[in-house]
Amino acid sequence: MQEALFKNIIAHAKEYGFIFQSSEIYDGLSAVYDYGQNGVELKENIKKYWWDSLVRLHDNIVGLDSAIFMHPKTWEASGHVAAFNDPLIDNRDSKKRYRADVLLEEYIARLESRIEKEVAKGKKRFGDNFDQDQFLATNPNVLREQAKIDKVNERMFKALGEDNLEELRQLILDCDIVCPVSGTRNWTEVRQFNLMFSTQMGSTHEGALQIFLRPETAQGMFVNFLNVQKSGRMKVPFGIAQIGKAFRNEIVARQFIFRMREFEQMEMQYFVKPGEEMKWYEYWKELRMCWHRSLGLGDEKFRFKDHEKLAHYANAACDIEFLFPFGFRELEGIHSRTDYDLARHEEYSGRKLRYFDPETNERYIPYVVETSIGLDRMFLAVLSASYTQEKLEGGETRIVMKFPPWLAPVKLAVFPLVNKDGLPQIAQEVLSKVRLDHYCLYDEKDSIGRRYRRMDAIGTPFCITIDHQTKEDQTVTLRDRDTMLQERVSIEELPKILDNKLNSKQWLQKLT
RNA sequence: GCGGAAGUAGCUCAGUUGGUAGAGCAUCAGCCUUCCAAGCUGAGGGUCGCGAGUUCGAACCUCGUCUUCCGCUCCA
Repeated sequence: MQEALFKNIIAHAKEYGFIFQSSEIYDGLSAVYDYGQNGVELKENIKKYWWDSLVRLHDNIVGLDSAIFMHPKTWEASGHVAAFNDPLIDNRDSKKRYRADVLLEEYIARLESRIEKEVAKGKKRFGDNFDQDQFLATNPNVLREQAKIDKVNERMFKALGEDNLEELRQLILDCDIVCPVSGTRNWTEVRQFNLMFSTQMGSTHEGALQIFLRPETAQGMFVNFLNVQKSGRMKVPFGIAQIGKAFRNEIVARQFIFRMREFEQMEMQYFVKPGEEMKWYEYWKELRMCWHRSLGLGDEKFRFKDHEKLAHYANAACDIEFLFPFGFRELEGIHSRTDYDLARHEEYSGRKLRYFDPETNERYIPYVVETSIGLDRMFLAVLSASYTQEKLEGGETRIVMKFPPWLAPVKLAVFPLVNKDGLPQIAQEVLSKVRLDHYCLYDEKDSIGRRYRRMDAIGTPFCITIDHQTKEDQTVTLRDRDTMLQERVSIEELPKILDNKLNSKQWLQKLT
């Protein structure tokens, strides 16, 4: 039932120019999608609504557009290089993930501690006559453990050197290593995770520098923290907002545009005084939820979910989840990132990233509260919540995209009722009065009913029809997408009426 | 990554034991039309996902590959 609905939404998105698969004529590229003529408008409108709600409504939040390419050290400082270039193994029962080499090293450490115990026993037994070297070389228990250690070390370094992941797994099995959490040996394959895309900068092969496509936009804001703070005379607390592409080489990327390899993030990093981060964390949790609910997609479709295990950089974190056709999934994350990122960048760059607080005369590394939303996921949320199949009197089905008016790709369509009697000319005149304020379409092809349905399918909130009465009293009909009802309005008043109906101001003002 | 299913026109699909592709809708042109899709006439559009093999001959059989969907897995 839900799957069928999701399939319909995907088909509709393609048929009406919202989403196309990338490089479709070459059979497509897995988990990469393009936004079509209506998709790009919707996406831009979502961006604008987000941007306005943060940058325009807050004196202390400013924008940024940092480059996708960043100095490779950025990703060492952020922890991405370390986290994503290791051989990892999962325990199927506890769902915990470990570095394969760390599991083996811990095993070796346990063997070494056994030897130490033997040595302690020996000391106790022989007292002053104890010869440690002699003991280590002759005690059968010690020799047995030492042989194991040497064997494991040898195999491990050989396997790591050759990138032999199967051998690493076999070694873990041979050593009878169990998961510290579940206590079982139910291990997956060992896999080399390399979630960052890389390329070379510099045209000659020898001098080329390996650089990464950013896996998140956040680091661009952290490394520019002082630039923005000083040039903008910002005082803590303040925020930096950014919209931009990020790239992750996901092992499995599926569910349409929910998880893509190239995706767009809308992130805001809020720099606060240490100790005040929980207050701001709660503040942003609430405000971001208000933003989502202001779209009118249905309050029950949004919920909070606290993170059970926190990432290395966070001291509090939660998600705002949305009820997609395939269930509740993460849409936005709100994280209290402490001073982890700025402190690490201080360490790796050797530059001070401190804020001088003029009120207390203190110099400190601010704490960061982050709001991070997947733009493509937001798009999918809006798309799937707006997709409506309506049964009309007479048994027909109408497919309507009930977008919030200010997000709709096309705001207004202008039709002459019939394609004669000078009506098309009047329609063009009306169109010219409003087309610079709103994205409008003109259509004179086919019956008026069919034209209305075409607009329903792409979610156009309003349609204006010029009929014979227009010639007499300068009025047109304004047809509402959701109710299908019409009212007669004068051409003169049209711009004002449309502005009221289509503007997001009234919604944004509630978000202060 | 593993298992299952699918891929023929823009969309939904048909295609008889292998004999060089069809329908409806959509699109375009023209006609007709006083407000909630499918009136009339005509036109365009497909090397049947891609590649190889078997065959006199492949949309159909075999293998490979790509993509999508479903389940498991994964998602710092």
